[in-house]
Amino acid sequence: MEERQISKAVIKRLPRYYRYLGEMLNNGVERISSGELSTKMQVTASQIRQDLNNFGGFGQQGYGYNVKFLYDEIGKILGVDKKHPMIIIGGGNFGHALANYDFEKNGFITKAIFDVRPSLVGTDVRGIPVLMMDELEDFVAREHIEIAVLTLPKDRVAETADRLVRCGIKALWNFAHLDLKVPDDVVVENVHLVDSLMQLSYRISSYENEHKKEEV
Amino acid sequence: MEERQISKAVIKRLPRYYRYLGEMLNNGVERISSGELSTKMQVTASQIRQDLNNFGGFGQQGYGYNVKFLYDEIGKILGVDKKHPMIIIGGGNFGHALANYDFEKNGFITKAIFDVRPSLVGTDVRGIPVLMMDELEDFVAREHIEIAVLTLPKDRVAETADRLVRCGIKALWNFAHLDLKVPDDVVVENVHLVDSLMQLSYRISSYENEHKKEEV
DNA sequence: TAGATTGTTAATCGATTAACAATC
DNA sequence: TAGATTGTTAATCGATTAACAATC
Repeated sequence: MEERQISKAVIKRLPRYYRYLGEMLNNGVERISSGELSTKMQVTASQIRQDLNNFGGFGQQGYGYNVKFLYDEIGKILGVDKKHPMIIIGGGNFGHALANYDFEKNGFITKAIFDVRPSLVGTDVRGIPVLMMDELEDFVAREHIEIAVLTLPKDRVAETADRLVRCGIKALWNFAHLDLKVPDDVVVENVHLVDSLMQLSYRISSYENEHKKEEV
Repeated sequence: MEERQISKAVIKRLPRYYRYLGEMLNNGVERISSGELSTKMQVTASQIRQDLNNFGGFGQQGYGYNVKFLYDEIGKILGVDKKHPMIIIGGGNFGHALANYDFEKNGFITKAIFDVRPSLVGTDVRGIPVLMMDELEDFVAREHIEIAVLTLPKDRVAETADRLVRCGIKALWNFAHLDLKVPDDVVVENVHLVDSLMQLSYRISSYENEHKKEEV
């Protein structure tokens, strides 16, 4: 049971490795050394080897890593080799945009969009039906939904999250600007756009401050 | 010039402090101690005090922190006390959704949406005009645009980023799944949704693996 | 075999937490 | 003044980088 806990920092880097390897694969690259990869990705070769060795020895001394093999292995680690049935809660602009996004190729399949507005009954996005919230419980159970994407108004998020948890949902991808409280066995991943924008703005100001003195 | 470099980890936490303080302010809370805040936010009081002291002594021994004062100070640090003129490049679903988002209250003012599709000429989102890409250079200069939001197809992002850099843009908020190469004086903040979703999926699998053995 | 490059241990660096003197 | 709580230094913990023996 006690596989040593992988640090968050490592997990965060995996999708980026996966992306770079995918591109190499497309370009017909067969093998890569940690050294070359480190140059491409602007990280240290040491870090790449350490990160990968958390999960097993994927390389070979004197050769490096086979791109296809490593790509697939990281895919398995990330779980993108499996299908993840998903629903979007909130049929507004953002929910719409996400429904149009091509997450399928990584295994994330959007099965429905849920909303409360009766005007949306019978509509669909790319064939993904918009359903009313009173169908939620049945649908989640029937379609074995794993992930719910929360793109609804802030004041309705908390109750909706609770409701989803009661349905047995495994994971919440939360776009609302608010920290959710859920049981330990439910995974929450936040996308706080405002936070991201604020970090951007901090970095603009801090860059300006650093360079103010130089232009006398 | 050499104000000691603030670590990325600290910057990442600031917007969250800002949000919690904003809520307290709305609820009429006047003062808060690092201890109380630590309970609310689920971080250590030590960390809060360390984080804040990177920027100055905002508190008072025996009293704690004045909520309004601290809120304003963090706002200044993040630069949300200033106006940041912004444009969105890409009038698709995502660009649309972002144009509808209420970033104004934090100082981020969307001035225009740019696209290449002639069918969008003359349209607008909440009064924000959709303009054609050939007007880009003039508009950025005239309106002193600081931030460009990149929500366009992957294959056109790199050239567009270059073009924006040549216009003298200060910051790119990049939603494309791709690492941008820009000069040192241009700030890039990435929102890689696919990466976020993959981390979510990793955590689902890893939770399942950890608990597999228990259900014999 | 010789050269290359991994896997892994050890050293360094940085971030978080604990402790406490300063002070309101 | 006594109590509370900060600001700040010191201790701990974890993550990154360097080094190198193992091995393909």
